[in-house]
Amino acid sequence: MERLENQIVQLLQNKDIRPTQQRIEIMKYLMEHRVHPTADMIYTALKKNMPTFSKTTVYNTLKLLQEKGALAALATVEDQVRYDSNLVPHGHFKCTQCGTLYDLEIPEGFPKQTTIDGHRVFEYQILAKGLCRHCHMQELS
Amino acid sequence: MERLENQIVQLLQNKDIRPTQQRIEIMKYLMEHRVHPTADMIYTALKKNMPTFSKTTVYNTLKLLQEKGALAALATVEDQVRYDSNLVPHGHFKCTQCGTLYDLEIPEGFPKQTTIDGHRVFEYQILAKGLCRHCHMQELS
DNA sequence: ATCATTGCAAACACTTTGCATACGC
DNA sequence: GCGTATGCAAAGTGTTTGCAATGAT
Repeated sequence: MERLENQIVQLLQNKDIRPTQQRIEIMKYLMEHRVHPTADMIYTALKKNMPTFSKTTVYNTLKLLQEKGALAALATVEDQVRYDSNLVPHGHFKCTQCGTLYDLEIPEGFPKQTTIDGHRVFEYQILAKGLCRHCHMQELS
Repeated sequence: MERLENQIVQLLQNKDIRPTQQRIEIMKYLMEHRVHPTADMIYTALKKNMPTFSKTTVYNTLKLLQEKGALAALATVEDQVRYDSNLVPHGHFKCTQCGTLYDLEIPEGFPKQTTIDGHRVFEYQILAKGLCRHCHMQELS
């Protein structure tokens, strides 16, 4: 899609990021694969079509995109950092069985306050853990 | 405190964990240092009084204590896994400046529901990020 | 020509594994 | 005595760093 690539170029430029080929590809991958990939997933996928593509570039780029506010990094306990191009506030649900990381609506009634105990809060991350729909159904059968 | 050690022995036995010297010390350290230490912090601190104490034991023990439900592991993006002996549900606040990890009351109105989007939720982790009270005050002066 | 970006190789930091020794019931 | 726990050394992962080659303006 020409469309998406143009959007990405815009987005990067708006955030003062020079839109190089590699950066566009990484951003595009994240926007098209909303399963919160790890750096390694991105590398492995893109390497196929870009033979000289390097892991260093993935790490460099992810770091830059985070700093400039184009991406969010997600904390999960068990494994590596995961990345999310969806900047609309939302939570995550991690299935402890299959490892899938789902998006979650921010639960109704969640406070929007920006100060708690005197601390200034800029960002919330909500991580729920449990058994996902699919694994749960399998367990019953 | 004899008192605390006895409590720990009880706690471990209740969870089917053989209360060895090392396990008791690790648990004790976590209960007495509620700053969510990393495995390395625990190792470094306890090594002083236990010359043969090994990191492997720390990792083994933390893993066991988690599995048996005596400890919780916390996800934070920037650094290693941190551990918490406080099993009462609560959130955390991480200061992006000084790195301190504070406890947070679970905000009023946070949903207690155990099913979302068909997923069975067993556990919530809430991680707020921002500028803590102390760093904020420093910035003003 | 200059400065930023890329990518290889090597270093690093955290965690896990294999296995021999020591401990507890 | 037997099974578990411990601890050393080595291997494994994920990430970062140093630096030379390349690319863009």
